[in-house]
Amino acid sequence: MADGPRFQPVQPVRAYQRIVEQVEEALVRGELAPGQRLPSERELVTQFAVSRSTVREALRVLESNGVVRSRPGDPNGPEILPFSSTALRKQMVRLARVDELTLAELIAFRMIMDGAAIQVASQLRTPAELAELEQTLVAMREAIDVDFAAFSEADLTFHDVIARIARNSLIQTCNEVVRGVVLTLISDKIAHAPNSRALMLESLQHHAEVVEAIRSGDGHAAARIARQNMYDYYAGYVPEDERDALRALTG
Amino acid sequence: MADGPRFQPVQPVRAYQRIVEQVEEALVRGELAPGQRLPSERELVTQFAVSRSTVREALRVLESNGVVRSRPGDPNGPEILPFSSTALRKQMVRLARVDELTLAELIAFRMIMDGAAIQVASQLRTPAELAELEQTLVAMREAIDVDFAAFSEADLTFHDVIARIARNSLIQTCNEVVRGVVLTLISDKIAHAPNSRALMLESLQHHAEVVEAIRSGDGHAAARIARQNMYDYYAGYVPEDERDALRALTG
DNA sequence: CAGCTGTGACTGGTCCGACCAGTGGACTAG
DNA sequence: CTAGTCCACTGGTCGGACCAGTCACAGCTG
Repeated sequence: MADGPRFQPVQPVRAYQRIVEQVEEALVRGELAPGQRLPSERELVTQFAVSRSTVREALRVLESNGVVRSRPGDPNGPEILPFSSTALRKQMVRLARVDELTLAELIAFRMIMDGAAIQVASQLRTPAELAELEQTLVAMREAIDVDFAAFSEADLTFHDVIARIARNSLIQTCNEVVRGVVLTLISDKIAHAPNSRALMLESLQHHAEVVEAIRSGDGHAAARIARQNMYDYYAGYVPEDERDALRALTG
Repeated sequence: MADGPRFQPVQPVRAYQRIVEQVEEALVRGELAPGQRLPSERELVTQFAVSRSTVREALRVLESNGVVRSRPGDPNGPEILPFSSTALRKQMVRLARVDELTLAELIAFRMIMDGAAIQVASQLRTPAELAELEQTLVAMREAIDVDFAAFSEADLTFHDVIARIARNSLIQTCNEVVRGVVLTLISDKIAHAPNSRALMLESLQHHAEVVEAIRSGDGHAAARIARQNMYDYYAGYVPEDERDALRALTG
């Protein structure tokens, strides 16, 4: 065979796919912003010069990806949604379900991200931000008397504040997603634990230690404490032979 | 108003949605496995007792989520796909683009993930894995003589091996995604740099130092070196006032 | 005048029937 | 036994139809 150009296999591009691409490109170019509306399906039919079936298939894909939302009867047409991590979380849950993602991996991820965020936060935090962080501790304490869901909510706020102080929304989103996945996997075990209240109190204590380390400005200590706490909190749910990777992070 | 049961707002469930749910549930229950085939669209029409449009909308959603793939003319019907991270990556890229992530955030993320992966890897690695890692260094060296794209490819392999040694595919996926985003932002600057070859050689040297630290089993040192190297490599592209968060990670 | 109401022009959700360009297996001719 | 043809069937796309719901607005009522 002669040495020729290396051809790429060509797969047919469906019409609905090109519609999806056009809408997503308009989004990244800023021509479409959340809150704005798409034309109605019948209007899109004329603009894209395809049938309504094709337009609808494109809209279903966009809807499944959390880009738009269609409501019957809405004269304004489909709505462009603000970014939400639900679609991302859905994919990650799927990844976890297929069991290519173990609980240990998820928790390792959280130990890494949260520890790093705390390390950065302890060096960048302003006095006002430190006060805000301490305020979230108060909220967590009060939530314990409500129920586990409220406590979980307050805990989420704590980690959000940490990520914001660390000036990194990527960490914030990733943590939120992974945290959600972990909770869907084991939240029932925690919520139904007979010592649920004790667990919450202990978790609160751990968070307080982290805040204390952040106040003193010792980033490494704060990160180490945070990782150790998370290990203590979750290790019981991880199979023994998968804990090595987690322990490698606590040192 | 009397105290009654707390009702939830009810949103209409579309027919195509219930089809998607049924297929996904069959997947998690193991009744459907990758490689198997779904009945043809017209057969699904009779099984679900809906129209073909509805079936097709469901298939488009499943296809967009990476669950199945339809090929025209295939008498076996849509194929159940093995899990792939492409759908996950798609969502993350969307996050990166829509949330206006700064280069500093992305690089911070890489410093964190890569450093942690290296730290774990240096404690879990087997001799065989260490040898494999050293082999990737050789591949990187050879790729320098080809072009930047080849070097970039070899570099990607290096970090993939690291993540695999760390027993964490989530880190692997995240790193791959973020790395891709970073490269789309500044790869042209690097590739067009007059000292492109010198940069690659320096990068290779840095990777060799990391491998040396992994060989000696000093996880903290390996992680610190890796983060410092990445900072040196990328800091020039980051605005001065955003480097604080990165420096907080090198300490 | 203000407020309610009924109407009608829309919306999206679903269904049906049709046509096309492909695919792949069976069947036939060599 | 092989090579070629053929055909049933696939998914992709189209156009039209009907339904239930929503919303804006005109018109009526007070």
